[in-house]
Amino acid sequence: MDFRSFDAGLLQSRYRLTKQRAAVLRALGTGQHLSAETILERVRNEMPGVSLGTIYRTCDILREIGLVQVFSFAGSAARYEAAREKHHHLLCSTCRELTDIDADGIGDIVHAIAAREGFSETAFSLTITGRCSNCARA
Amino acid sequence: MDFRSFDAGLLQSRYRLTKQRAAVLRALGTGQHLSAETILERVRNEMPGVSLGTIYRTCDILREIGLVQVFSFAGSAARYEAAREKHHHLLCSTCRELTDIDADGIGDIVHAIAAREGFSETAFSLTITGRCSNCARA
DNA sequence: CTCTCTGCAAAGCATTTGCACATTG
DNA sequence: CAATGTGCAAATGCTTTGCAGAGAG
Repeated sequence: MDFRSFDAGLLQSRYRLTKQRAAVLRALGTGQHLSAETILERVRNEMPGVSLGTIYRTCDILREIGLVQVFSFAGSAARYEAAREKHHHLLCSTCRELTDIDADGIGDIVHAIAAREGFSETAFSLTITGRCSNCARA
Repeated sequence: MDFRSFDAGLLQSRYRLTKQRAAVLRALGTGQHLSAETILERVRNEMPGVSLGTIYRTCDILREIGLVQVFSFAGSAARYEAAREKHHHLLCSTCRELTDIDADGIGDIVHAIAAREGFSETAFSLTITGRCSNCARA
């Protein structure tokens, strides 16, 4: 994870680079699919007293800037992660487990689509829905 | 939209095909990106007295069976739509507008990935995040 | 007839927000 | 120092759930 580019992203934006925001960025480097609560725990390890509201506010800013991707599922807490190029999922509709996968080869197609639509792409994500091998067995 | 296959999907499952569920299926044929509230309105046009709880319960069943796809965004209501093969989005990180796009050509890659992972695929969706032409201009 | 579904209304929780104070650039 | 960001706690609103009666198969 390249934190300098993270910080740079914030600095280039209209937002300030505060201690709390830097800590959130660092926390996002420690795992994937993190809930706001989990991020809070990790941030508080190095900076007690940070509030959950700040985590949400920061994550939303990072999402807006394009540094973070958010995955929301009705009825459960949203998951945040640092935007990575290869970032795709299998989602089991039975047990709701989320598994990371590689999806090399679609990048070119995606860039072409974005260009065609006049859309300034910062990331893309592919989600394949169905039943995982475990649930299919049942 | 093929309602017979919708109904058949329910009948094949362990769930009963009730008036309310059929009405939800029909409502889902009338538009895209529908919130639970919108589905409720449309269902009530033909069947007053249906409750919002039933809409949620039904949509979750349909999601589990694979007839419906759900798009959730933190802080706002989930959007439901009938599962279609071509069902992909541009998501603007500034104004949060969701635009449908075609993404022909990734289907084969997706099938190959699912097969490789032993995953029983029912649908897939591609979301490209960035800034729409409107927001990029600002 | 039995098991499942529905409406209602209340509960649960993730997320947002207002405000006074602290911090950044 | 002027503008933004933060902590706290309360408010918001989407979604879920318990229950008693209704309906499907």
